[in-house]
Amino acid sequence: MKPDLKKAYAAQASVLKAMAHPTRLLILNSLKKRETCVCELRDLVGDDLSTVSKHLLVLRNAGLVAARREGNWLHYRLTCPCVLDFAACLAALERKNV
Amino acid sequence: MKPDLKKAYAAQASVLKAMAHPTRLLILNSLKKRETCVCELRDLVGDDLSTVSKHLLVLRNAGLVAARREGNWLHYRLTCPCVLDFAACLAALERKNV
DNA sequence: TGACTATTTTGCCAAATTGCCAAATAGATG
DNA sequence: CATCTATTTGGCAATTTGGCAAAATAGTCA
Repeated sequence: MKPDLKKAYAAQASVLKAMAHPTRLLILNSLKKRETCVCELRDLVGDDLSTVSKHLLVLRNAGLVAARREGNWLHYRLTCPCVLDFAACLAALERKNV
Repeated sequence: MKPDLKKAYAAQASVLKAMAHPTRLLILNSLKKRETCVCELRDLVGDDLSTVSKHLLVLRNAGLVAARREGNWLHYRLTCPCVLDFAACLAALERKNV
């Protein structure tokens, strides 16, 4: 395999990997509607706050979300809402496999 | 979080997880062109044959590929080529983040 | 300054993933 | 049957991930 091709696939894989967690998908879909602060996401997710924060770090490192500070609150938002268009295809795939 | 919603995200996440590996993305993209036997994929990937086989198992379990036997050869093919349409969005995201 | 709130970081541990090698399996062919 | 080829499976070590709890940080407000 050509090294530049390998690098391209590795970059794509790292984004997919960041998305490949139920909690992070929930967060992404929630952010699709509107930007949200961490504590609100914790209520939605139900995990420990530090756990939610780690998931957000993963999403930030992948470039999928960004934060905006307003006083004590950090408001997270999707940077590229198109990543969720993929969900339709996945849902179709799942219906097919049932 | 509602349990049925949680289940839906878990299912989506498992498909994303199956895709979230450079070698498996390479395999998927290669299969987009035509169905291919395992030994040919090993030459493309460059890993041990057993490693390639395990990657194919992951893709099969996710319902992304299926195999057709012809003599000794197993020909793998994509079950849902649409999963790769997503690559365009990811590539756009990466250009944005450079 | 100190107290308070929102969030992140660190440490820890169990569980999952990855990739190689060796052994096992499935089908073809003599 | 034995043998050959294509592929899968099992076992193992190294690495990564996920989640909680405690400590640290960042900003607000009195």
